[in-house]
Amino acid sequence: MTTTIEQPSRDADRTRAAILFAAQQIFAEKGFAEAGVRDITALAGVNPSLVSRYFGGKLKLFEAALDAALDPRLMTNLPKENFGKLIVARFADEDDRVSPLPMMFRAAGDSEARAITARLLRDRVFEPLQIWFGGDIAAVKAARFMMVSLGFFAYRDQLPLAEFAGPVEPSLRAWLESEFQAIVDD
Amino acid sequence: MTTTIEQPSRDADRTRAAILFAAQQIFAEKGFAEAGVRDITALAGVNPSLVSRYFGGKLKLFEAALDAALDPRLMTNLPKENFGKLIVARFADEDDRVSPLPMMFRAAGDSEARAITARLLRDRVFEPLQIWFGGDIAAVKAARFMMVSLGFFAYRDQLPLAEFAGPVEPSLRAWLESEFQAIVDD
DNA sequence: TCCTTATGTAAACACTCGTTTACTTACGTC
DNA sequence: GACGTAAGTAAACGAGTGTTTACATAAGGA
Repeated sequence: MTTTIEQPSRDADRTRAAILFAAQQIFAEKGFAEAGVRDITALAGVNPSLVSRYFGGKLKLFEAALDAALDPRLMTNLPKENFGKLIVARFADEDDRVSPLPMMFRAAGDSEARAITARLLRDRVFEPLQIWFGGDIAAVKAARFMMVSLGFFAYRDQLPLAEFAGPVEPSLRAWLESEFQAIVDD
Repeated sequence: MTTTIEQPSRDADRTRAAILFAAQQIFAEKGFAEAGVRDITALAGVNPSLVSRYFGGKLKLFEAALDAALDPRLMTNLPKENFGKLIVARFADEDDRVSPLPMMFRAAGDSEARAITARLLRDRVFEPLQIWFGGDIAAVKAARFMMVSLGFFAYRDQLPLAEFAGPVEPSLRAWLESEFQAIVDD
């Protein structure tokens, strides 16, 4: 006989996780303002009121979703001798993962969500990067990294030019790689 | 006797201009979504219904306000031998003018406003820059310019770090200048 | 088996916002 | 000076939103 693990039809932890997962998808796709609580809970298959009960409201849900999507190790676990090539590959090629960048850019319209974004970006990305870079100009290095990264994603996300859709143009990609490599080499 | 120019208390052109000016201020300050029609018309001192009558709605008003704020000559009228220093000075130091960048970033949350932003950015900035750069890699140069510019403004606007508030840190500024200069020199 | 509690749902609430409609008023013209 | 039209206003409309409240029900121990 096949033993199936009996799952209770009501599980708060699982419901909470389903809402958080759906929130990452919808927030990244529609942005904070246009993403409705009803959209998120419909994707999760639960009732809209559970957002308030489990997360304390839409804004807190956004904070939890963005926090879960941010992982500084995606950058700081790369070898510094090949940092440029590898970080560009990670930024430009991986589409399977929910990127936190669209979520961030499209939350810029809401002042409260923008404040949360700024805080998480500083604590979860900027500070770890600064420590990882090290040295007396670590802060400037981290700033340069943020500028190039934000510029790349803003360009891709907000300026959908036909000639730059799809894969990144080779010489542009080479320039980006050298930019990132120069940050760790300086 | 002092001759005062008699102004009629009702002037459609003046009212239209007042709404457009107020819209630039409010949109840049609050973003598209959080900027209410009532906020804009209150600043202009007119009735909210005039937005629909004179501009055809809030979205069309945003398009007109952004279009009026975009001026490619602010970049293409600079001498190429000192382009880096001068463009950074223009970006970092001028606070008196209504910058279109906050307007653009804080409209990213609304899908329709984002589409308008993308189109205007391409037609009014990217294309003129590409022509101005010239040569066979003009498109890549224009793309690099957009990335560095967007990165700088996104960093300043969305990541209000205490250590980088106020004037740009000198070595960071020098790096930005060399980045822009390299685009025209390559 | 009963009963308490956690889990989930449905519906209404309260509020905001862009827009439209009906009305008022000042200006230019005959 | 009366009148028609353009300019402006006030108020309500209608749709959408996050959240709360009241109620239903499955789970698990006594």
